[in-house]
Amino acid sequence: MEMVLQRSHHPVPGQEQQEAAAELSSAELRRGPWTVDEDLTLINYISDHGEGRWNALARAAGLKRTGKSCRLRWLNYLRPDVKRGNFTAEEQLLILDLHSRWGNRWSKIAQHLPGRTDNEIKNYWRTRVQKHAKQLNCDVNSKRFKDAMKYLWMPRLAERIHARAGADDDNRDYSNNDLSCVSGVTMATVANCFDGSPSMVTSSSSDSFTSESQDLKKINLHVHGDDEKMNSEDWMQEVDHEFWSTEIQPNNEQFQDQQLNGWVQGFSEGLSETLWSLEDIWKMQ
DNA sequence: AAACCACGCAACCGCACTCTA
DNA sequence: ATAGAGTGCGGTTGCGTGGTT
Repeated sequence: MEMVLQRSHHPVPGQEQQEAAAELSSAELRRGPWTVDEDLTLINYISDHGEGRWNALARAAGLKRTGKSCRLRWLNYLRPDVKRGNFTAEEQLLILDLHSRWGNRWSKIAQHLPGRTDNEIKNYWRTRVQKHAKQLNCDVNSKRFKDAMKYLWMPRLAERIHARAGADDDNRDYSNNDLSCVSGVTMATVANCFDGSPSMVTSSSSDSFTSESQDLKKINLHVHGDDEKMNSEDWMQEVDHEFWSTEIQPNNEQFQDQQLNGWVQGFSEGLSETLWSLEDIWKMQ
């Protein structure tokens, strides 16, 4: 089916488009939640004719929807490779990391999370991350909040990922999972938070936006397959080594803010040995 | 049991950019 | 060169659902 879906057809010739457009006034257009029938109609049509030319597609398929609506429904929900369910620790870490680089460039971030849509990531950010910033009484774009992410959540997520990776070491298979590979790079990135480099400690968080870092280049090389010489496993081992050869020792001097410092210390005392998730951290509030 | 509330997510909107005739 | 159609993206809205009172 996927092969079929990649085709880009022009379902309706120009004249028919105009006629169809005339037939369907805006008053007849449906809005709101999609029905099962509509979903099936869209899926069947795309499997037969391919996607693209969404306005024409909507009319040709007999859907009383705008092309935009069809496109959105397909990309965000009906596509066979859309991944459902909660974000894994790897994905959460990756989102935090990439957002720190690119800001609200959701589609760009989504490109590095296979099966996840920009909409889903955007929702995750708004509902989870921004909510937490609110609870901390600080802006999600503030240095304070970014520091909390950088020095606290991301390392904890990385720890959690690594602990799990260690637990099922025998079952690791990086060759078939882009996300695992990408998250390995993110681990390396997180490790940089603790390497004592002045730039990470003192610079404003926007500094991290200014240039593509080394590990990001690796993401691109790997994901886009430009580096034919390095296979997935070698590459993963390399970035894993980068990360775990760096000792994780959060430097509390990095937290100039007394309130945040106290908050960090508070839950550090409360949770020493458990595996962490963002949810765990939030519950500590 | 019912009313209320908060939350998460699907869907929509508006704008900007690209493509095509 | 240009206008209109198509597409992509980020922001926003509103509905369904589960929890609380």
